[in-house]
Amino acid sequence: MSNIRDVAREAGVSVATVSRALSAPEKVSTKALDKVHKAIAKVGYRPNMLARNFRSTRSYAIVVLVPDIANPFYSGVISAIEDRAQQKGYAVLLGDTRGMPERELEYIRRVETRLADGLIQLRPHSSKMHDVIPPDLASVNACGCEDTAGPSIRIDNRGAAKTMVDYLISLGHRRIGVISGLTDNPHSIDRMAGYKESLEAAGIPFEKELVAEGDFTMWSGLNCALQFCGMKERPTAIFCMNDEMAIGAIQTLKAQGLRVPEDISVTGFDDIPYAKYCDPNLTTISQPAGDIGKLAVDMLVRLIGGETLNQPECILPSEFIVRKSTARARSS
Amino acid sequence: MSNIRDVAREAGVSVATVSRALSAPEKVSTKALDKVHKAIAKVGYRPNMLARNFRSTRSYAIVVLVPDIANPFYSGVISAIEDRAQQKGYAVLLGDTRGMPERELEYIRRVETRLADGLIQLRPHSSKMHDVIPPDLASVNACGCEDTAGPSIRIDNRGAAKTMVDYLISLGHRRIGVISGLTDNPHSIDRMAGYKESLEAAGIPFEKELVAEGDFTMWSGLNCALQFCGMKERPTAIFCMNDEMAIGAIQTLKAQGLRVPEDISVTGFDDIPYAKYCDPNLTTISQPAGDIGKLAVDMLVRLIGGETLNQPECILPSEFIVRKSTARARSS
DNA sequence: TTGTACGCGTTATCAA
DNA sequence: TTGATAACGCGTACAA
Repeated sequence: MSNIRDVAREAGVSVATVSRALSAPEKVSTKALDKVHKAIAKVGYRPNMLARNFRSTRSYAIVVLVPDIANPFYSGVISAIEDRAQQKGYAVLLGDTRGMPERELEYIRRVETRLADGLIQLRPHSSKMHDVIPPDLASVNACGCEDTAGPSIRIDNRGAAKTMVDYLISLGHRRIGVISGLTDNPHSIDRMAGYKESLEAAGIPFEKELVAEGDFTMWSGLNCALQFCGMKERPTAIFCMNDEMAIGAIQTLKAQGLRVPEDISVTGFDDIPYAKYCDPNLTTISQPAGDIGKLAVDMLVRLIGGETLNQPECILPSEFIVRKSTARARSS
Repeated sequence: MSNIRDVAREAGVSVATVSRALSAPEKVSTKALDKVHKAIAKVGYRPNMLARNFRSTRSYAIVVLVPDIANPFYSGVISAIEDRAQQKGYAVLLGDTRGMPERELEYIRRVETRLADGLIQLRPHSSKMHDVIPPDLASVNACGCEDTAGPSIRIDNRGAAKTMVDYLISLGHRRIGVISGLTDNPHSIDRMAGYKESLEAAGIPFEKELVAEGDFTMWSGLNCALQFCGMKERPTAIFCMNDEMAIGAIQTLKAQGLRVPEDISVTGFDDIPYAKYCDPNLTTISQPAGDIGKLAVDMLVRLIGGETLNQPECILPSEFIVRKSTARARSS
């Protein structure tokens, strides 16, 4: 492989001139520029970015830590991150942690050892977990919760959940089941708070047996719904903490001979692409995945550049979308 | 940031000893090893991988080129790639091309400039397109077709499609519509060949008007199905070239008041997670996403190591899965 | 077993 | 505008 010296020799100039021709062409005479370009073409030179990065002590890469890339909401955010990062000259290192803390650590180590300049987390992160990340490490949480420490982007999960449950109550539902994510998951906590607030505002007592704990997978939605089907006094609506669990739940309900939404309403959260196409279309909360990803990159790049963020916690608007999976409670 | 020299000074040994202590501990006396470890802890040393990679002229990163990471089939493969790559000490650079050739080129350049050691393509690639990739570049196509040049992994798309259409014919269907991907897409070509083979074997003439061209998105499935609904003589079954288009098509059919599968059968391809949970569950072809990803990494790593593959074209088995979206043709 | 010294490809500094 | 040369942090002959 040819290096910058080969080009310099071929062009009859110094290596410094070649280097300048590439990174600051305006500082080189037209004649020299021309010679350099010809020489580059002739010897088939490609700058060694490894050396360039080494020299500049920057890798121009960012790690994206994601619990599960197969989750369509996350992959939507990642897509936006990749797009923006590419624009800004950064590569995206994919860190699919599968929820394993040791893998997370491996990736954090990658930025400590300079293989990446910063880190975007796509996992809700409460302040307690934050200790793992060294304070001087450039890092942004793109799926924050109310308790997230450090720079973060999030929606108002509590408010959105309240809006959703308020809506169900306005449809006449009083007995509203919840399919939650893991109960110690910060998103679950925020959304549960919204659920409780809504009930309280309507004067409906909170009942523990109406809460089923899932883990944000379709499979868990399937099982949790089964739990409700077995109850003597079934809920007339189910508030699911994400779309995948809602889709799984609907599957179970149908299998049990229940009609959605005529017999029971179901709501989701995230507005993944399937929410619009499943049967019935899901009433859900739309998260601005594209904006989240874009903003995360912008914030991180500033952090990498040594800036301090004037607005370290960004709360983006979410959208309440009514589709076909919800209906008036049957007057019983 | 402390470097290897700081550690050496602190430990009272030479930099060479520190270097050895990290990469070849067996060549260092226990005493020296101990001193080095203490010094590392004391000064908070982290080896600079940028420098290490530069020295070794390896980036220990691979680029994964994917047309659309939000497609669940692709994200499944990527997940497996990431897992295997991590095991083998490689990082995954995400290259979401969104079908734009210039972005693809940017990523190919990344490996030419040493920022990555090799390339995995998740796009069907016919031999014509192969020219773009320099022949000396380590590259594996993980979504190959019959026409793919160079190392590749694929399933027998033609055979799988034939199996599926054979099945529909065995159910009594004679008028079978196709929702294809873009017609110049190599996967579309292979799967269409299987469709035609099956018809021919059954003595059913091929009819051009039974083919609708989509682009592998749900949205296109939606529209293509509409096309069939408007026909005077509707097909009794639709063979979709992926699950997403099948899900979109089913949505349209239901909206038109048709029952699936009682009035019309629909089949998919890929077996994405939703195929099992949509209504009705999809009869489809399961691609071994995990094995594909794993094998792709293994092959690429060998290629990077300078080996020549004894088996450059791997054809993995696919699985035919019957669910609820297909039924006997109504005796008309 | 340990240490010295050089080279990897690039950019930045400085002098011409 | 150009060129010579010193870094950058690490690995590794080679010598001790």
